[in-house]
Amino acid sequence: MEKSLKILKEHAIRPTPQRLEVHKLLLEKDKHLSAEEIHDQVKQRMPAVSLATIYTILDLFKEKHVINEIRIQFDKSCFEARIDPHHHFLCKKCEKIFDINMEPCPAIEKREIEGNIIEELQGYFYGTCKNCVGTNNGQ
Amino acid sequence: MEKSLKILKEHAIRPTPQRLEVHKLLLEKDKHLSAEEIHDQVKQRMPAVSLATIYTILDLFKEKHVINEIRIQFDKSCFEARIDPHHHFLCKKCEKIFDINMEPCPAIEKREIEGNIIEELQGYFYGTCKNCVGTNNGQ
DNA sequence: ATGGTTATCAATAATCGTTATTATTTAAAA
DNA sequence: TTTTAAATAATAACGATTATTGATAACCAT
Repeated sequence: MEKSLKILKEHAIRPTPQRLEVHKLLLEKDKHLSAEEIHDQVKQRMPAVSLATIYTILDLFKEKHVINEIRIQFDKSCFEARIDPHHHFLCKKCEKIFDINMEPCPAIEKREIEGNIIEELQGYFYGTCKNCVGTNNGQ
Repeated sequence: MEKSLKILKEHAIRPTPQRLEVHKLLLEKDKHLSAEEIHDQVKQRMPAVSLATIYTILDLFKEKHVINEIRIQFDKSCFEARIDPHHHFLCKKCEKIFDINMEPCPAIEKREIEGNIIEELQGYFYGTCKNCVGTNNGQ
C-alpha cells in the first residue's frame, strides 16, 4: 500500500484525493512548504482545488498529528510531514529552513518543565546557514 | 538616572516620551505584552499615541536589541524587556506565557549549530501549566 | 439500489495583526 | 532664527488565515 494512504488510514483520516495529494507532496519532498506553495503544487494535478481546502486539510492533519506546523518565518507558516521532535534553522540570507538533528532538550523526554506539562515544543534558530557564510546572498 | 532612560541612551536610542513610556511599561511589568496591549496601556498616559507608532518603536527596540519578540502565540507577537536567552511556555488553558529558566542548549554558547551561525534562538513549549493541571480552565 | 444524512469541498467574503504611506509635528543642526 | 532631518499620528493597504455558504460526494440504514 502506498505510504500516504497507509498513514492517513492509520490516523483515521478518510483518504480523499485532495488529502492524499497534500500528504504525498509533503512526504515526497520532505520539505517545508507554505499553504500557498502546497496549493500551487496540488493545483497542477487538481486544478479545481481551493486554497481554503488546503488550509482545512492542513488543520485536520495537524489535529491528527500527521504533520507539523513550523512558525519560524514571521509572515507565514510552513508544514512538514516529519513529526518526531526536532528543531529548525532559518537562514536570513537565503531564507531556507533547515532541519536540525541535534538531540532535543531533556525536558521533552520528561514531558514536563518546571512543573508544566509539555505537549509540544518548537526550537527555532535564526542566523546564517553554512552555505551562505562568506557570500552576499540577499545583501 | 531612571533605568529606561539609561538603557535607551546606552543603545543610542533617542529617548522620546513615547519610547520611554513603551520601555518603562515592558520593564516594570516584566511581562509579555502584545502591541495592542502596550498601546492600550500607553494611551492612558498619552492619549494621542498611535498604534502605528507602537509598532515603529517596537521595531526599533528589536533592531537595537533592547527587547525580545516572542512568537509563541499563533495570532500575534508579544514583547518583553528581558533579552538574555531563555525559553517560553504557553499554557493552552489559561493562555499565559511563562519564562522558562532552564539553561538553553549548548549550541547557543558555541554560536553555531551544524555549521550554521546562530544569531538568535527561540524555544517554545506548549502544554498545560502547573496552575491549570487538574482544572477545567478554558474547557 | 434508494433516500436520507453527514462529510467534504469550492468559492468567496470577512477578519485582523501588521506594514506602508503621507502629512504634520518636533527636535536637531547650521 | 532658518534649515534639515527625525519622529509621530492618522489612515489606508496588505496578506495570511478563517468563516461562511452552497454544492457535491460519500456513507448508511432500509
